[in-house]
Amino acid sequence: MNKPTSSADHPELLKLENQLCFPLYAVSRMFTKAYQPFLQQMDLTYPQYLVLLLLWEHRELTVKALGDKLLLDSGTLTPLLKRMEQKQWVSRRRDPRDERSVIIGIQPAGDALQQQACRIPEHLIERLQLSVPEFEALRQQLNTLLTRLT
Amino acid sequence: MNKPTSSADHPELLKLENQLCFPLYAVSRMFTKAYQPFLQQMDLTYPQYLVLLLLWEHRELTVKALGDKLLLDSGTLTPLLKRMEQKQWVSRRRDPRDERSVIIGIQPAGDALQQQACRIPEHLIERLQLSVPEFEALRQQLNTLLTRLT
DNA sequence: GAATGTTTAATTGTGTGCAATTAAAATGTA
DNA sequence: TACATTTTAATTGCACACAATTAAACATTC
Repeated sequence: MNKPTSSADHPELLKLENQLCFPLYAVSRMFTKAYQPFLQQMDLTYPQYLVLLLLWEHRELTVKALGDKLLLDSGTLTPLLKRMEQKQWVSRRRDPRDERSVIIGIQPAGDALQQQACRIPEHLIERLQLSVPEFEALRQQLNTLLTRLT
Repeated sequence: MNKPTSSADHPELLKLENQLCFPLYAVSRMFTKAYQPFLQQMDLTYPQYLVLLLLWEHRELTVKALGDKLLLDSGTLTPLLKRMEQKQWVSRRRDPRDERSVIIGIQPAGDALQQQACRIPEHLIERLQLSVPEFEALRQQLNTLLTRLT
């Protein structure tokens, strides 16, 4: 009974091609790569871009709020935000009303990046060749999964 | 004309919630986290699990072939495979017919992990609460995107 | 068959991700 | 007020990812 598993009795479920996890993992990374040429021009990384998307909209957010929205913890965000602070894109300061919290604010140099960034989504949509209904359907399915997984 | 962008003229396309990239990025990471409790029991990481999925099926693959299938380069794979070699899950040797290539082979200890791993997909499918048609539709859409992005 | 170009891994350096721990601040409770 | 609990960031350590470079082996061309 210790005979090694042959391809004959290899469960179909364990084949890479039948998994949902792999295309998800791979598409996510390829997506990030598709952003690269645009982000590189702005000296931005992909997660840093996500932080800016939130700060362009909300102007100020605590590290906790950023983490809740991006599903990232301080172990990831703290060093990332320190790098963004060094480049003068964001400010970091303690909340005087709750010294535990650190408030991240958008800075002028960070705001300036929006002019270039606003072109990115159209480039990506073109690259993906997805119709609007396809795009919406996929987005909703992923958001449903996200809800179930969090 | 240097007035900072207000939320009023903030393009809808630049909101995190309207992006496809973010749910993809987040779901992918949450998926990996959902595998964690099972993989942890086997002392496996998620990309190592993907390597094993391929080796259980193909028994031997070059680093190049693994990289082609997983869309990962040697900068990621070489150290990962060295760690797997240390744990006796895989073997690494040069191809005598082409000394540039390194052949990765599954070892008995790596094969043994399949007994536990074969339970993982069912656990995950249950966790996702996806019907078979939903599962298939999503998988196909992601594979289509993967093709367009590579 | 030497020169040139291509392919393949390995290496280096930077930036995430994330589990686990630490420490400070705030909150709840006796 | 004292004490325990909870919340929030920061820190530490490890494992990816990936761009860029290096070096060896192979292939091509003349």
